[in-house]
Amino acid sequence: MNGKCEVTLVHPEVVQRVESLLESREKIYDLANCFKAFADETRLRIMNALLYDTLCVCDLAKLLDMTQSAISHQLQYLRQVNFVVSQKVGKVVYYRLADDHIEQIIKVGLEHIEEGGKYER
Amino acid sequence: MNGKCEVTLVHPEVVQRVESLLESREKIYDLANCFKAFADETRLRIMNALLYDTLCVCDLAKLLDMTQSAISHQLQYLRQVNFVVSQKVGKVVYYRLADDHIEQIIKVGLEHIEEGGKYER
DNA sequence: CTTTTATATGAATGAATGTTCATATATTCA
DNA sequence: TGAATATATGAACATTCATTCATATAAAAG
Repeated sequence: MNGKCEVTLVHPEVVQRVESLLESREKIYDLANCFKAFADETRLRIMNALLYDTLCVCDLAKLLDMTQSAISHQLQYLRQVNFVVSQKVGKVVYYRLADDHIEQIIKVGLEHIEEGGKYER
Repeated sequence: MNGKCEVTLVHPEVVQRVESLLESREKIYDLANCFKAFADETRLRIMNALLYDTLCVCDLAKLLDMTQSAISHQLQYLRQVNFVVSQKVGKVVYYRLADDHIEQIIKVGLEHIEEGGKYER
């Protein structure tokens, strides 16, 4: 038993019922994109910082001890998934979190790992 | 202004205050690992299915129309981050979600994209 | 005990992705 | 206008990662 769809042992009733409940592929795709924003240390650190204040690119670079370029690239990424919004004041661009789903998701994630949900092996 | 730490415009008070509030690097690392589990379509589809029932590897392969091998690899991944637990019954291995943080996180993610938080540009 | 079946797993491969480097843009200040 | 500064961005490079393929393990059935 190996190749795609050459599956022999299935529980047809269960499979059929679950199938009708699944989210659409498109929504799953969008969801994966959404979670990719959280799946990187640098982006998480940026969001973590923005939980507490609005910050400019330089502030973030200083805070994370990383180059302006690296921070800026990640901020563009976070802007594309609508996790941050920016406001330009003169030369300086200030970033803040776009909504509080970010805080919620980070909080639940922390709960999970604090209850032993860490990577193992 | 370019290289690491050659930052000139910073808001020192703000940076210092935020710095004291940040999660530890270790926790951020664990958190990123945790979210990586959600950052892939296949794993999301698996978790989506397991929201509704306990399923064996064959069920999942059928449901997602993917090879047994691909599903199995991802299930091992999900087991390492403690997102699923398995139970062997004869030759068959049944998988279910380990806790309800997974459901919570998926729910908040869906809320985000349904409120316009999709990828843009 | 041999065959079949369900699952696991190591290695290889191709695709996706984060950082760096160089440079572009835009705004302030002299 | 010209120099300095804050940020953005494209290309290159290195790394990470998901799937495939081949094969191993383990349980059931004949």
